[in-house]
Amino acid sequence: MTAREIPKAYEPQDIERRWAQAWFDEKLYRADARADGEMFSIVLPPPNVTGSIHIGHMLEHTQIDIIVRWHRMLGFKTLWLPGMDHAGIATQVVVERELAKKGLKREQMGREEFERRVWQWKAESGGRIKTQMIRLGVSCDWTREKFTLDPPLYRAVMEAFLRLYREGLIYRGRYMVNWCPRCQTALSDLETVHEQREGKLWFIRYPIAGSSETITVATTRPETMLGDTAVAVHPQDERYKHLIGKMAVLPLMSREIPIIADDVVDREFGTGAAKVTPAHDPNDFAMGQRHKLAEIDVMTPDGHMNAAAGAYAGMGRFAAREKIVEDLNSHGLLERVTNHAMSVGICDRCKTIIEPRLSVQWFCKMKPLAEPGIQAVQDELLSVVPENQKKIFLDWLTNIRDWCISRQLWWGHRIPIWHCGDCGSMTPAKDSRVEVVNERAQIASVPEKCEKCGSGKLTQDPDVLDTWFSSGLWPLSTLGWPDETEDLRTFYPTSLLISGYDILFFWDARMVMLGLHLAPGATIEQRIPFRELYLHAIVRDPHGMKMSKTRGNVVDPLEIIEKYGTDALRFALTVMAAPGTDIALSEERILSYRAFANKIWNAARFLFFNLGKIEAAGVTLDELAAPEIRAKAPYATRDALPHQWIFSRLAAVTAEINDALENFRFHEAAHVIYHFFWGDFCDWYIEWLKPQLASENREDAIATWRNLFAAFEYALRLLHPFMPFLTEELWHRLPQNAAAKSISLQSFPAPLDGWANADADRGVAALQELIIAARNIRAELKVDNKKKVGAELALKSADARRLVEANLDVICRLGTLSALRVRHGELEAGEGVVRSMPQFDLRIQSGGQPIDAKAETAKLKKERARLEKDIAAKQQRLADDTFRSRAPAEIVRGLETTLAERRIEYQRIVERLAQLE
RNA sequence: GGGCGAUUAGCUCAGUUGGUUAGAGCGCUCCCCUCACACGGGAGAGGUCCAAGGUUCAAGUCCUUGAUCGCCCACCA
Repeated sequence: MTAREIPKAYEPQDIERRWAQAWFDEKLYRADARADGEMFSIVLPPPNVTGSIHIGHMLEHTQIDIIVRWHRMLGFKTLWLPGMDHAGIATQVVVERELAKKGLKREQMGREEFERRVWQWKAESGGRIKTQMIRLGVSCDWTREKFTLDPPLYRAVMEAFLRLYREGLIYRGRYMVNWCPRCQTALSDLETVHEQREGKLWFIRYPIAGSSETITVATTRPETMLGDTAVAVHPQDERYKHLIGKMAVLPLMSREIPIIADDVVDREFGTGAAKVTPAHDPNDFAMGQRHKLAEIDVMTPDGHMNAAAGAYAGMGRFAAREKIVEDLNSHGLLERVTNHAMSVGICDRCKTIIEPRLSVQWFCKMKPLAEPGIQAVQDELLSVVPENQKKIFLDWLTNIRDWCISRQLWWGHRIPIWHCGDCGSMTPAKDSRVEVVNERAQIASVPEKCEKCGSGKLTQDPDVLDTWFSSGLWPLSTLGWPDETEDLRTFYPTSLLISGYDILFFWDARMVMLGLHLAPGATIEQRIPFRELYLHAIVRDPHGMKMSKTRGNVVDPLEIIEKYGTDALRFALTVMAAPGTDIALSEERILSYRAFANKIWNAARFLFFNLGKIEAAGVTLDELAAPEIRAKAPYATRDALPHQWIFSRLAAVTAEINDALENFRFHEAAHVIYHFFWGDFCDWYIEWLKPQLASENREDAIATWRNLFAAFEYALRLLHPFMPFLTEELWHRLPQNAAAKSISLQSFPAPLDGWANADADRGVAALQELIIAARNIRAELKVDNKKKVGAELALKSADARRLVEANLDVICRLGTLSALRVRHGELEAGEGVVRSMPQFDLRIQSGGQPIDAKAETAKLKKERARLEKDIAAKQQRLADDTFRSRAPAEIVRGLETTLAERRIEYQRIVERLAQLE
């Protein structure tokens, strides 16, 4: 009995904590590679170990969890593989900040000590994330949890690097890269974000050598002029043609630099003459290559001017800018300054303005890797949802550029290449084997001597790999690649990837390219890392702003969970997650789904409460919880209609949910189950059955109860992927499930043949319409809620008659009517308010309540006007021969019937109005 | 400079292939603490679907143009 004494309000906190822990402790979601059945596998986009999980993860995890629980219940051999990402630069930046608070710098403590600190951070952050995820109830297989720096994954990264290196797809070279002076590392193009900023354009006069003439160039970064090695003009530019080949004198440096002609110079921009700084601008670098210009780097890695900057050496780059402008001005070489909107490259991680910088880096050739990816997408071997993202994906793959994969960081996978101190050539590790030193993975096969000159003076390349290089291998590395493990054979390619569209290029595309290149298998189908890609929306704050720590608008999911419960938050996120549009999360929304959880809780409470009563009446729980309860419903009862109807609804709702989830239409699925539970099940089905639950007819009561329980249990399973905790808790309280392990291991419910019942659907719809009309009139007449009033009903068909006669009790009870006089055909004249419906005419007696004739008249007139307009429009439609000939017959017929009905309604309103006046 | 998305009720948003009276949640109005639930029940009000053209028998839905807002990509000094 205690199981049935349940609190009046649903308090999710303890229940959720308990189940979350139980699922974890029991390793409930461990996947068995050897199990039977079709496979469904998915990898978790590994959260960065930079801090903790935010609401965006929550959305992602909820969607994945819904899909995963659904598949598991559908009988798939299901694996959801979790893990975390070391997140190279992101984590390093966070830890550096932490250290800075204590006045510490990584340079002072050295590489080893710094790494130790980061590992410490990783332990805390990773632990926090795992705790959060467990609390969120994600049904992943924690026994397979992975981290990108785990030895086996480290090895996978080494293996991938070495293979690509040997194939010539990874190369090292001196190129212009995005350089963050704060992080002091190269960044990829993707890690450099561009911000539109109001800047200035400085027009600077460069004197022509041996002449009094000057040439004016325009620049947004005057400090780079110290490294100028040419001035460029367009070859066809008449203004400057005579200067081509002459020398200009670089102001402040007194260096002579050539005036060259190059097509890339835009005659329209500025003065049409450009200063050329090959060491500090990508365009200029390319130009420098073409014209064999010197490359003068005038800055240090941390963004200060270096010795090459002459008098400005040692100054910060922006201070130098100011000073240079000032000096130019005092020399009369500053022609003018204009405002200039421009896009500035920013370090994605620390928001410092990046500096294009010439440096030696490692790159990955992308064209050959992208091509199979393009083919996979074009041939639909990888399907992309939503569809419009496919084009974005293809465009990016098509216009791809080489990827700078080296980072001058300390946190990450060290590049397995050794440089010779004697001849300078490179020697790779012999193989990808990894050893563990101080609990940390590092490459094991250190080469002993230089491949080229045999020297023993080898030092390992100090750089680490871009963090996305290792994430790009995630589906492979987490399943054991390069070994052909059982997991890899069983679960690769994974079935699906769910990720945010904001990391489509960073991660999804890299996985596709690396997977297709490295995975075993002869065909694209065998090598593709996932067969389907669903890109979810981004969660924003209530004002539509992207959540970020710097904006201070991040929401901690655990806070919300403590307030409203995980299920409520999950459901809110699900309902709002229509594909394609971003989500603005507000607490009100979550509140209404907490109410939903509470509603279901109370429906259950009602069932349990009555269970006690029926037990007291001598019916045993065994009788109610008969094993066939799920298979045979609905049981025959005296009043069959509500049961036929609710099971028909269940059949429909199941199909709708399956269909919606099939197409990642999470919001639709959530809406369907919400309205079923609240509307159909609680408002109608339970209300309908209330008297029958205590029926004196024992057999009948038992059958009714069985149906109610079966429907409820079925609905709980339908709801489970969306609200796992609530459903788990209630499901266990059902007598027949007391000893079962988990609802999540049960089958996703499927309707039986014969449940769909159009007659029952139509019948209940008509009765609902009738009851609502009665309530409506009562409300209008302001009849006291408890007071029953008399009513008359005219039936328009034999069907209507049967329906009403069989359900008089329900109509009266739910419509709060004292008696219902039923007649066939027309309603007799009498006192009260009349409503017309397709099947019935209903009059509710005012029961002594004075009828507000004015209000009634106004309402009827409004209705009459609406009908007049509607009827006119329909008549016109039907009078149109082109409509009749071109529209499908069923549309025409439908319109005709509706028109006929409207006319009758209209007629009654006219009559009623005449009465009132 | 390209590309994409949004614009529907007071607010936040649904609306798959064009088809009869455009929906939800919250908010609002009225009546109810009726023995599952006030995180509740019942009834209601509220929309020229951004604008202008067009296609069609029929447009919130398709096409064109424009407006406003937002996002992504791109080496305009």
